[in-house]
Amino acid sequence: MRTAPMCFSIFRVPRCRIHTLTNFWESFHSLGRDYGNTLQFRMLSSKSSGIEGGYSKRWTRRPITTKSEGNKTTQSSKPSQIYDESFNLKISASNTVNVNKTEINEIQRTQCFDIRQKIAEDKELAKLVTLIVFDIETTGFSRELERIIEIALLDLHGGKNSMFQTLVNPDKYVPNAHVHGISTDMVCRPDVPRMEELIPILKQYIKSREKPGGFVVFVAHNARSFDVPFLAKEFSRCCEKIPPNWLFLDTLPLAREMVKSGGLKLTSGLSLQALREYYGIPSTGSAHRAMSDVKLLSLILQRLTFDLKLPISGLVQKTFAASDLNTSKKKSSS
DNA sequence: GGCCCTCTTTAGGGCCTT
Repeated sequence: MRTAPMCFSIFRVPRCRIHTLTNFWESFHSLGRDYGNTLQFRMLSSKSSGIEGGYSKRWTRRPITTKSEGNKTTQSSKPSQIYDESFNLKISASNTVNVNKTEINEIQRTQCFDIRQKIAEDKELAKLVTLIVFDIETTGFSRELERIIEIALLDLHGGKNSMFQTLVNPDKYVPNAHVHGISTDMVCRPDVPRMEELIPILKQYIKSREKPGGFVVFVAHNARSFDVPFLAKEFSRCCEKIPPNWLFLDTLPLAREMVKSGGLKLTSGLSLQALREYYGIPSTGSAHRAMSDVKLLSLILQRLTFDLKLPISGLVQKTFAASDLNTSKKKSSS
């Protein structure tokens, strides 16, 4: 009998210990100095007594009561509430009715820009950042024609439930199983959630990892050109919006920056695997499976940020919002 | 598709993502 391939489980999260974000970031970078050829990812996904927190005041992760069992999904809160509450938006109902979609995108874009500006001016705000490395597997490269079939996330603060991964039912044939090993039979099943079922769960999971009033930085390799537009397209198909307190960081430009500064001498390109080989990170798990790539990118991120001497505030300065992509698309097509 | 580089910008090729 085959078991359901859905891998995530979300339970009540215990009160977190108090650590400063500085401590977290120093610990994060110390891995880059110390790990050598040994994977020490366990420290990143440590128990609640490990690397955790980064907040100036005591807080408690909000419990998640959402459960997903096969194709049965229940939620403890309305998805429509998540959008506004996550960013403490104070836009009245009448305002949202009166502005058109372009104006809403502009408001979101401006707010994200303001966040990055404010962090540049006030480093204390960097303590409100939740860093999450993520990766998606898809049925192909075209976000118009293809679908997401796997999502994996890792909250770098660690603690319980710091990992989230699930297969996604694309409702279509998977032509590239030879790439990631995910076949049509594995995902086109009634017990594998579709995106429309998964998005509210995903939002709630992210909300449980946020600091109160804070924001989330999602990190992926080639995020600007692939992962984020793909994710945004899936949200759009489901008539969902990416919360405005979600920012995105692409590690590909960071690698280019390292090459440009002479700190990275790569002859085999800037792919995830090329960076893995350069940094001497052992190959573990299946390449092109979402969580394996997430764990690998976590290690590469710590090396890149350490080598570039990037504090979190500097990292946030390099982020972009999903609405930024819409803006650039308009510009290029006009 | 977006970004970067160059034998460039009035362009095109290559890389990166699955």
